[in-house]
Amino acid sequence: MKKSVLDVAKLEAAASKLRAIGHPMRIAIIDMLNDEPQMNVTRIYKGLGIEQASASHHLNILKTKGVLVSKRDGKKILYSIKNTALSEIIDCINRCSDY
Amino acid sequence: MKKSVLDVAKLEAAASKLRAIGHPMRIAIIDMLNDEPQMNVTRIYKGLGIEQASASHHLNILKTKGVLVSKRDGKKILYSIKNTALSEIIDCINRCSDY
DNA sequence: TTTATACATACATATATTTGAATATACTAT
DNA sequence: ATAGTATATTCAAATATATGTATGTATAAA
Repeated sequence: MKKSVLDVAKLEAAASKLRAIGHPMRIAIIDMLNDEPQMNVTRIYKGLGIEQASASHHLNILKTKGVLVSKRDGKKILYSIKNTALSEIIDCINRCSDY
Repeated sequence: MKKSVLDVAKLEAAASKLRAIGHPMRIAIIDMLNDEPQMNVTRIYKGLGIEQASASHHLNILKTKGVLVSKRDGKKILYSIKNTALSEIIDCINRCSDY
């Protein structure tokens, strides 16, 4: 079950997703969505105290890289975490970051 | 066991570590070290087909962010993964990246 | 102490990412 | 149709990251 062949495309995909998560604001977004599984953009950018455009940008990155999904609800767009494996990663990182 | 308070320092630390891993070459390095737990710089940069300075740079990032450790062995410097949790993360990412 | 080897560092350039301000689009209600 | 609200996009400036070339440092062997 071990792939020693270095598949460039896979490496890029994995790196890309890691970089997507690897930003304080984006981790904060994921964290918020861990507590409250669906949030709209306004709630998120006000909760984080950042510009709306900035939040939109980060949300787009997380969505593009497959971390979040979104669906429209009237005027609002609701974002949520695409899969739970992500939370596991965050937990794992948090456990590891005490070194 | 859930911390909903957003600790900026922790977020930065986690993000920083994720970004450290979030580079194809650096994932490749971790991958190599998964197969062979201790490698010197020459072996790594020749194995990856990159410049020595570039490998040294990536290794330094991984070391600084607490992902790898190094120890001298004569003329060589041996690098190894600092803890196994990282491999778990990589595995996890690999599992998740098929979306 | 000289020479060769292994690695690290410094620097410049190229490229990518982040941010805010302004603008555009989508939807709702009137 | 118009106005207001929610979100996305565009653009430019600031900052961060990556890469190659050159140079520096540490160790080993002669």
